[in-house]
Amino acid sequence: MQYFINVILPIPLEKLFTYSISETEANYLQPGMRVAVPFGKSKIYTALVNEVHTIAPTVYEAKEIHQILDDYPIVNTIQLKLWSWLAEYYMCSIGEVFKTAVPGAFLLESETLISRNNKVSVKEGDLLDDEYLVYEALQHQPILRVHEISAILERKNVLPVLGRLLEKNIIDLKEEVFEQYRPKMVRYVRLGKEYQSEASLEELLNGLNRAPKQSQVVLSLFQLQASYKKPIKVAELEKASNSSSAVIKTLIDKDILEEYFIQTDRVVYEGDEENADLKSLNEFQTQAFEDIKGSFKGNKVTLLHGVTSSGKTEVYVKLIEECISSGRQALYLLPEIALTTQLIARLQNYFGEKVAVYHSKYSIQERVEVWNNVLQQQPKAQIVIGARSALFLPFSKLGLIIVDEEHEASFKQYDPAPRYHARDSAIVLGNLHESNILLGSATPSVESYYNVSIGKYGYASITRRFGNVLMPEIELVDIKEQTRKKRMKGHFSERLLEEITETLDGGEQVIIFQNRRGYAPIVECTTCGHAPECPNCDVSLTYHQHRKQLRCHYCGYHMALQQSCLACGSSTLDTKGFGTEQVEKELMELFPKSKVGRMDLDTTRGKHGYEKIITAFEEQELDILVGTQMLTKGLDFRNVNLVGIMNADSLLNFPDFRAHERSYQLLTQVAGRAGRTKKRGKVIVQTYNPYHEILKQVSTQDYQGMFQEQMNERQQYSYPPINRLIKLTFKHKDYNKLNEAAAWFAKSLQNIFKENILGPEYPPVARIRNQYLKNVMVKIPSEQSLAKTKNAIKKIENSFNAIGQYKGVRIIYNVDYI
DNA sequence: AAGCATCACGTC
DNA sequence: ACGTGATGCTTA
Repeated sequence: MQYFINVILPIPLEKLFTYSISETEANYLQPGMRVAVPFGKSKIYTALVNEVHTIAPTVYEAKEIHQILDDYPIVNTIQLKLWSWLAEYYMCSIGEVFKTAVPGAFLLESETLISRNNKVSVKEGDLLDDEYLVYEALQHQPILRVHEISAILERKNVLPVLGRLLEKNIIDLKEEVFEQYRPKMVRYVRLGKEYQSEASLEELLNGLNRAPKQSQVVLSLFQLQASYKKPIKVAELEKASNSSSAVIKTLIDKDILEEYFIQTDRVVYEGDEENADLKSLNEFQTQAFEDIKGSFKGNKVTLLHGVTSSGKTEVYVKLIEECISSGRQALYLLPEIALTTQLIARLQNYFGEKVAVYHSKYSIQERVEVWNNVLQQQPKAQIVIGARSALFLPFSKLGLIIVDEEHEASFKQYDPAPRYHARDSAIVLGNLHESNILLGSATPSVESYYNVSIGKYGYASITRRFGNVLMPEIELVDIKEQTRKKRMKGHFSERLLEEITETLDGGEQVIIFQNRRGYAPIVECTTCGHAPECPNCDVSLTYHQHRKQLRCHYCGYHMALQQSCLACGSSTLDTKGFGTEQVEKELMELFPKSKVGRMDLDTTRGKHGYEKIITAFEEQELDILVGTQMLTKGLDFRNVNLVGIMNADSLLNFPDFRAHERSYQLLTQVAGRAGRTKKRGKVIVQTYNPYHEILKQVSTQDYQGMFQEQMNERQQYSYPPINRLIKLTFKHKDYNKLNEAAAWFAKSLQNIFKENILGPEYPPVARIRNQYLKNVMVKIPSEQSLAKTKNAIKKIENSFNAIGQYKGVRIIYNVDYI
């Protein structure tokens, strides 16, 4: 009997690949285990076993696997089901899902190793200079890697040299895979065996009387051991004895100390031993809690609609508590930027070390540890709090999934595939586990609220802020009028400045929101009108003052700011529009005595980027914080009493059918940062159009009104949530080829779907990184089958790929485009 | 996706 | 004739 496995490879190919295995391997291998397999001419990839079987492929000879990488499945069957659903629904390959789903460290890649072939004697004179260098290096080191050879030869492409050496039989090549995950080993020390008794210790100390540092170390170690009965880390000893690692090393070399290693978790909870008791719920929270539980009884996904600062987290905590006490796991999903230390610390206070955290700022090593803890159902991973990728952890018995800030667009992955929505995928995952699902938001997405309105989702709400603090008072300021009367100072209206002054005088803090980073999005010559543009993308370059640079926000291209116009040489350059940098600068000039901070992509890079700024603001080292939409997500500042929105119009005028919904959500969320604890907060919204319906709805907190109006509009133009939407993006560096290809595809779609095809149209930025872009929208009416529609699209794609002149045009599918 | 073969084009 | 970059094809 011959045995085979079908495996998933982490590449964008539709099919599974078949490899042959021995009978022993067949008895050992299970779906969900990793194997290393040869793929292509030389590479070895990490593949995931999908099925073990005995059906030999007919049209090719299956290769043998290279090696088995796991002792047990690292992916369970529920996950594999979720992956298939994701691949099918979001129109991508299962390999792409595999690649996104597992921590990077699980995907090993092979590396070419170069060694000396000793069977042939070498005449050194026959070798070229670079060949000789490699030959000589191999005399000192028996095995070299390709990048080491690159370093020796001081160039990148070393393959020709290696090819020649291989031909002359001087070297051998071998492919090897390496496990990327290394358990973290911590170094500990203890006294050497001979010195365990007190007498010998005394003798030892006498012997060291001419080495005061060393005897200090020995004494300290002795004290540490006496006081704490636990293994002593080298680092601890170094600190306690106030000595250097060199001194400790000498003692280890002399066998006076003995070093040893213990494997430790990278992710540890360092909190207070006793957990804080959960604050008891107020009457509104209790009502919501009961409503949610009632709704769960009917197995319904439930939406918790609670105004900002209403204490939704406490309700979540109660639900999580019930879930884990019934022995099941709980998953708490949040948008990346809302995963702050504030919130994690709060949960750890309640649940201690039962909480595991999982998001993109974790290193790949840390992610492997969380993965393994969840897989082995460790007590320290009963509750997982994470960003959208936490959805892919190997849960075996989820009882509750919470998707907080459910309306957030960042739950949808934009690039690369799978372009999945974490909220919707979480619902599918929850159904696979038969788990409860709770969506939470102060400003629910129109989609979710619609699902409530048709009875598909259950509903619970909290309409009061915690502690009965009033909702902030929202004031709209007409800056058109103010500009006309020349009453503006920079970009600030008199009203906003008055309020800032008053708030600062009262010892309270201010948040200023401007949804654009940099200093100014356009630098323009006032003489000829020329504005520098990105050479790779169709956008003007944004001026960043602190680095005196012009930068492209799409491809990262940057150049120094020119003193004079590049087109006409005139030195009359001016800026148009404004970003956070400019707001910050103006504030510094207007309020010289106050400390101003800025929070945007430019100031929050790095692992602890936003941590620092948030902490500084929290501890009131800053009086005013200027920022982009990063400010809106679940931050809880106690002392903020004023929120200023510099320009609401840039949000409202965005060319997208969701612009109004989004503006409502963003403005309401930013406003929610004001007055969270004691007195009523104030929000000033500057706009050119104070009569805009959305602004009225925001200021009167009329969610219902917003929802109704949006529903009417979307019904009229056949947009979601009533219809579905698939966006097709065509991409190519040749402008004409792209246009023809997109037009052909759109025509083929129109033949089937008629008026439900929009485009092709250029997106607002029609070229990015030298690739031209064009979009086609497919609207799918509620009664039309989604699966059939996708099949039709795939069919058209097949015909499309057969047309020679369209070769190389890439198609990107975005299902449920946001 | 990525290695590799193939082809067109340019240089010595 | 040979090196180089773009393009297309295959992967089990």
